[in-house]
Amino acid sequence: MTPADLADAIVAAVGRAVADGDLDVTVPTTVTVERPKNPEHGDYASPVALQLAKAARRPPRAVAELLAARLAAHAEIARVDIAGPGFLNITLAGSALGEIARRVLAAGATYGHAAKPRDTRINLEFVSANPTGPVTLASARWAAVGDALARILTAAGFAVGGEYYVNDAGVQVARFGASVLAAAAGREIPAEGYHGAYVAEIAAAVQAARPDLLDLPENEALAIASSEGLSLMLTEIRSTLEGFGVHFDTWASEKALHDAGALAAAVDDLRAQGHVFDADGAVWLRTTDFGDDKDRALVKSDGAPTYFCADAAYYRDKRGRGFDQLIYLLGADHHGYVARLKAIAACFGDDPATHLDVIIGQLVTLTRGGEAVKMSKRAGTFLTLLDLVDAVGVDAARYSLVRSSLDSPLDLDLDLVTRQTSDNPVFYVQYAHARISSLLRNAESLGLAVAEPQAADVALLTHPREVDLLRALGEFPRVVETAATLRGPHRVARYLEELAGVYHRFYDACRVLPQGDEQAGPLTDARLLLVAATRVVLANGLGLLGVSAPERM
RNA sequence: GCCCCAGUAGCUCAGUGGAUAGAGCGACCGCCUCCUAAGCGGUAGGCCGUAGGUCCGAUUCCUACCUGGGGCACCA
Repeated sequence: MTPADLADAIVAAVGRAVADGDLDVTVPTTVTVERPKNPEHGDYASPVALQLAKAARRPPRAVAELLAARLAAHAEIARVDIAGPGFLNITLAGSALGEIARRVLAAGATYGHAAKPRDTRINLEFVSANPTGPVTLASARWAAVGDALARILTAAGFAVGGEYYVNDAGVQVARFGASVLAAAAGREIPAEGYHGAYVAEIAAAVQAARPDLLDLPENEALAIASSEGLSLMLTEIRSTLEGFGVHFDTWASEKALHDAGALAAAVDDLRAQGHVFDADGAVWLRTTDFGDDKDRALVKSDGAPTYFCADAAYYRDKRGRGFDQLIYLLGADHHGYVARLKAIAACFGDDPATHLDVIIGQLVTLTRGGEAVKMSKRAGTFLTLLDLVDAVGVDAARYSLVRSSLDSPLDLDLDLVTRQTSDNPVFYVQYAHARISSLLRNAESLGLAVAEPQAADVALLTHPREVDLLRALGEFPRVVETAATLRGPHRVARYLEELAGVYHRFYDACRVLPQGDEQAGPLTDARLLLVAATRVVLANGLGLLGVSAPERM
């Protein structure tokens, strides 16, 4: 019985108490079930009686007694104690906990995933860095987190479309094109242009494709330098991200929105909704109606649409493609966008609370030997995602980027990162997986296969370390669910560290395979089942983070 | 000035109102004749920024303040 099953049983007990006329409350749809730290508090604990006491107008302990009597009748519950102010401390029947291992193996790669799909289609936009340079370390966090979140939301049953918005229109692109052309011609890069060494490489590649580049009229050459350079840059960005294991279902082009007339259509739409006004020769959206601190211009007085206008058109485009909820994963430097995006949603007649979710992640700060390192894409002073991967590999890079809360700034010490390998917690988790794999290989060579799930007697798993491990395995589905709901992929990473620790302690205390002239027995089978189940959960969890689960280390 | 985020062990950080607040790293002391020691056990280390408030119960929610990071365009 998993914690989720137990929660259902408690809800049912409340329902029966109400039906019997012993309790006068509305039956909750969900109740809190915790894994107590203190083993004396049973396998699971619930404060449900404390929470219901007020509504029931009964002392918490009296409510607890009503529920305890009904819960104790459950076949899979051995004992229910009432403790402290009214906690229910629940001890499961001998085999009920062990059944978790059986269930994990039966579910395999789908253990931890939602039982049934949800009907919400989610669009998740992340990275969306300007395609005027390589993927920097500043964007790397969003790549790792966004991709993990997409996997977690998918596991939680949502239909998810991962999306990269390519800003291939506007001033920065023109500056980039001018820089590429200048580099090709051997001229000095304009001051406001891009000064990284990669610009020369792009320029050489553009010239290789268009040997006539420098003979063309300036305007034509500039257009080619822009479009060809951008296309080459984008190819590099895509391959970098693919190599990092990060997948996007859609690469959306801002230029395509312009070309399709989507911006004008969006303005018309907004005007029809009654939120557009004209002032000072410009066209404005009255975003202050929906909580923004100032109204935003859609079209400038010179007739050119603003970037904000493209944002509105893009929002409308995504919704038009059938997505029910749009998630934007943005860095804290874009926090000012939140109010505006909400206003865009509201101005289109949507409810920002349901159709929009803007996640703000704190920035990655880089230090070297304790001193801050500043990066600028334009000045060409930056480190790339590739630099990081070259230094530590994909697994360690992804893991260190995804294991901290988005609300916390992430500090990468470059001296540490390039040296650091074995003190990354990812190895602690991967090692547990490799250790299990090795153990199972040994079992196989001894002729001991993991017993058919039905065959092993899981009731034999009573050692405290075995019980700890079973309880940890039972947590996984709730961890996935919580990580999805709160948009917190780091929760999966932290859970895996916990699970790996519990496994290592089990391994230390409980011998699995027979040694010397011992014979394999029922306990061997049960422990092999438990170990195999642990490997499944470790692999599933690492998979959600896009980190490999090695068979050997 | 206004808005967002953070402040928890020496350091880096977990902890969506529950019982005695945790992990990794660092420090110190132990454990491989045996399934991978990238592991395990133990010791030391805390006014959960400060002050109020709500609650049976607050590290968690609310208010104010202090400190640090980020943001406030007819830029992109």
